[in-house]
Amino acid sequence: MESTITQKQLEIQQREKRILAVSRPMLAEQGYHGLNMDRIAEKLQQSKGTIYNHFSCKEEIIIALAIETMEKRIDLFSRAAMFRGNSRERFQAIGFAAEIFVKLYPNHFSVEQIIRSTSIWDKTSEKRRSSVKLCEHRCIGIVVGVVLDAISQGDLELPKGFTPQDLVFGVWSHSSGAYSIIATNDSLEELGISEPFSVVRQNVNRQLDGFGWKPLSGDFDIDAVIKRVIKEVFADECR
Amino acid sequence: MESTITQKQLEIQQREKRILAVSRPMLAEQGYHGLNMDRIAEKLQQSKGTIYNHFSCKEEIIIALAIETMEKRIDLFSRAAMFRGNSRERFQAIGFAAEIFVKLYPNHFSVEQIIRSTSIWDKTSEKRRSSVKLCEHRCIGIVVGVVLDAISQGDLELPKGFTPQDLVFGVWSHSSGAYSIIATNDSLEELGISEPFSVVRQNVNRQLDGFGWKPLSGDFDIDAVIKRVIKEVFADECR
DNA sequence: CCCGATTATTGACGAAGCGTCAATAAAACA
DNA sequence: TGTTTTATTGACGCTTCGTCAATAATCGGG
Repeated sequence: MESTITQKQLEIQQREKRILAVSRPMLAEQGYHGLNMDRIAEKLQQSKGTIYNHFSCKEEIIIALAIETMEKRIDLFSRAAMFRGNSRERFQAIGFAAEIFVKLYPNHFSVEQIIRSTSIWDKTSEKRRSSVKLCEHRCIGIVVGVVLDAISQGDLELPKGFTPQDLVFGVWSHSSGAYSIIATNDSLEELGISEPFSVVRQNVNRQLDGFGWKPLSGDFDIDAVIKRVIKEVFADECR
Repeated sequence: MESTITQKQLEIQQREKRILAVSRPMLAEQGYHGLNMDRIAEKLQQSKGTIYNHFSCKEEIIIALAIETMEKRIDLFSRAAMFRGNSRERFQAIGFAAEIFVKLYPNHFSVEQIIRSTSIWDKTSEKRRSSVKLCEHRCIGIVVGVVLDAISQGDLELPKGFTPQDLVFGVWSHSSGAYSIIATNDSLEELGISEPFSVVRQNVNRQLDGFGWKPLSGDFDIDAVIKRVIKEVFADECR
């Protein structure tokens, strides 16, 4: 009986995952108000009280969903950062990891927008809030690592007073802004953006070009690098 | 009696503004849940029903608040676009207008995040939704105009297949992403970002440099341009 | 294997807040 | 001044969150 975890404890652990599994599409399809505690309980054939044993409020479920995907992102990013190539190619790999992430979890950015709203954020637990921060820090840290490598390898020289963190903040806000818009804005076509992912990729690359991060995007075959990244790092994720 | 508008109609018009004026700080300080229809009615010494005569639901108030500030942004942007200087300087002026906008309405981006959430957006009226779109289109249109001027004046040449809209999408998502993070993320310091506005400015400039938009940011005195912009365009807004 | 102690589950209930609407008051008009 | 139209009111219904006392299941020691 004692494999360090009892039958009951296992059941409880699995239920936590089931709660999130049921909640995710509910939130994705119907938004904040569509995520309904009674309906979650009903779908799981458990009472509402039991759900509240796992999550002290609805907002805790939402932030837990965000944390799940942010952890997945750390995995994608760290694998990408290990891509064998020059610093700029490794950055490219991370950019591609971000694209995969968006395609795997198309509404992560909507979810993050929800939890970051004042009255929602305030209802979440300190514990999960710091989880979110930690995930973010680690993910940004991976990118900063590549930038630092670029500098030490002589591929990149930053302006005086401008830190690697500042650069990463730039690309981070750029891409998260773009993906948020893609996720929440239904009239991109009208704005004249037909291939948003390609546009983001090109814009970010130009941003790095602007800092003189070698090799510049005109000097290497980006598509070829992406093909290699797919084959060597994300074979599983790309069919 | 007939000055095309009766006393009563005037009173009703003014009340609409008062509703928004009371709601804005409520939403800013206490978020979505803190915006309370009963409390709005109480503060205005009117019944709830009267409030509902103006706005059919809470979400309509929120989107109306967003529209108010988006209209202000159009004003700031269009004035900036008229700045006398080369294309790159005019873009700089718009960037500075964006900074002023953020400082005037520090939580506009939080508000926009709220209205763009599925279950909130769905409750707003078609009328106001298209107002939002129109404001966005016009604002982006102003920036596109400057990019087009840059091209026709020979300051900028875009890569094949890359449109002015694509470039503007890049800087737009970049800056809105950054300002959203600034508005909702309390741990920027921890991430190593001490001067977020300056960092955004530099990152966006490098992005433009990446496209070869002349003059490059190293080849002209940005601070001097900003000083001129303050004096010639935004004297009122900057004290 | 049994029985008290601990832990988990339940669902009826209270509270909060949104939005409605029939009744009432005010304004417009003739 | 009387009639019609328009505006205001606030009690009420409804939904949904989150609680908690009662009940059931599990655990652990003898």
